[in-house]
Amino acid sequence: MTVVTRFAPSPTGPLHIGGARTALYAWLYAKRHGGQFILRFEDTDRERSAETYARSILESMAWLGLHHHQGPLYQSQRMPRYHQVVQQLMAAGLAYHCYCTPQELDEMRAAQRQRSEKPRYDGRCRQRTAPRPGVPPVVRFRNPPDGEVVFDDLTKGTIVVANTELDDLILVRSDGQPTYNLCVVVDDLDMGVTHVIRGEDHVINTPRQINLFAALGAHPPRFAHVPLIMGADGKPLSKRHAAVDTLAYREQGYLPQALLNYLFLLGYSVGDQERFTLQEMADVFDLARVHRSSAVFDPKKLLWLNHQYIKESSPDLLAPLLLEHLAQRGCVPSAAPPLPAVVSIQQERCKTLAEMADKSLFFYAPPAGYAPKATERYFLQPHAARLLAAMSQQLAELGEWSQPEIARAIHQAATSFQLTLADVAQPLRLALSGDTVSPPIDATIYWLGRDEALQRLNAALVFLQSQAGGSAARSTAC
RNA sequence: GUCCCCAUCGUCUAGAGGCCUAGGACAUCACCCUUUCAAGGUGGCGACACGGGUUCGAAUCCCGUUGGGGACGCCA
Repeated sequence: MTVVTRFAPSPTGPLHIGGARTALYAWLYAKRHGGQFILRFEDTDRERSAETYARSILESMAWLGLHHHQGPLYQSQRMPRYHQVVQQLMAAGLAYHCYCTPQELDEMRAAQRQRSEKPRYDGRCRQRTAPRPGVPPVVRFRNPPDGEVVFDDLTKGTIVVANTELDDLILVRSDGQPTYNLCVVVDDLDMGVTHVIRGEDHVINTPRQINLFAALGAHPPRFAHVPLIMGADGKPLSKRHAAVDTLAYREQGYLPQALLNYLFLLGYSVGDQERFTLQEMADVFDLARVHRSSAVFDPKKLLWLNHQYIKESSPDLLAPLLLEHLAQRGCVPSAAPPLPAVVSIQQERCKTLAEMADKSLFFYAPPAGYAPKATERYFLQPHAARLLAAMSQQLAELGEWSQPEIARAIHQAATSFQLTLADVAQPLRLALSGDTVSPPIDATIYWLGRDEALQRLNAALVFLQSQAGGSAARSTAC
């Protein structure tokens, strides 16, 4: 039997990070067993579904690299089939018209709650034969009145639910639109889905769907329900805790491999192994080993993982991604240094590509100003101007423009000025980048290039001169 | 409230009755390295929710309590 799994989001929002994990697990299971992975949009709620969300979900899946073999399928395009099934159920007496109004149902539930009962449809229209004038009916499924539904959830184990706990679910709305519970069953059946892997919020739907499969004379697929993802406070993950839109992670400079790796670990483990490629995940994936309890989303560990991937990725691979993030910041590198070179000296110190872009902007644009505190500490020193001037001259006269030669010049300056290396490097950083944080100063100078480095040093010297006059002027003014 | 599910460091987890003085990772703290920031290295802090059983022996099996989550829609 060929394994067929599916991911079936409703396009009522972007791809939630929890949905992404469910999709990953479904994808892995198919991959593991050489099966098929279907992407299907459950867009039966015409009010809330939107094409833009479907596109966003598609983009998320593509970014993650979770490619589907079939689809994307849209339930909204399968209406005739659903109505055909409803006809069949009606004819067999397995479904019936219900004329209760929403208001009546509300009252019924309120009364049930008052009696400490579980609110559910009491089946009052089950025996009705005559229509109720002026009230468009819904179609309800005639759920078995007694007995119990038992199913082996592939991750949660055996689950038993009494039929008395299940009410007659609505198959078709009063406006003629079929509902989720009908469509999933028909689709999973028609599409030959063998393994339904979905969020835990669907466990209670499962026995009802199993009854529906039975009514249709079909064997249900196997089910596996994966726990939900929580925020730091133990509440379901929401925008309050972290970004929940998958694409937001791309914008923030995360690598899909890192996100996938993190999501995989959030509910699955293989001994002490922390790092997995998609292939490695697929090789070990087993639904029975998916954890049964929900996990808390920890942005810090995701960040750490992302950093690991950034550190180990090839600069050539990261360069185009860095380019995008630079472009978003209005920076379009035209001259040196080459992007891969920037990546190679930044990847060790940047946890995201966004951070890398922020910290690399100075390579392509001279500082617009100098950090005030750093200025005070490193520029407003008696020797600052002499030091910068000396460095400027040394660099200008350097025979070979290489990192070791530049380093040598810096060491010489430290010796002749009787300064520590840090006291030479910091003013240089400030002059070149506008602040005191950069990759190693020799590498920074080297990749900036001789002309650019000299220009910036000279600009800093001009600034120092203006400060000398300016601060005196200010002190008299105050 | 009713039904279903779950329970090891702050977080993700290892753990299938003796290998557990409970292991790893993130975070955190200290130190080392150091040209800033990082990275790296070394070490520290830190958990079996509680109560009963079963057993020679329980983090591991059973029951209960507590706590958490899910569901209870003409949403999916």
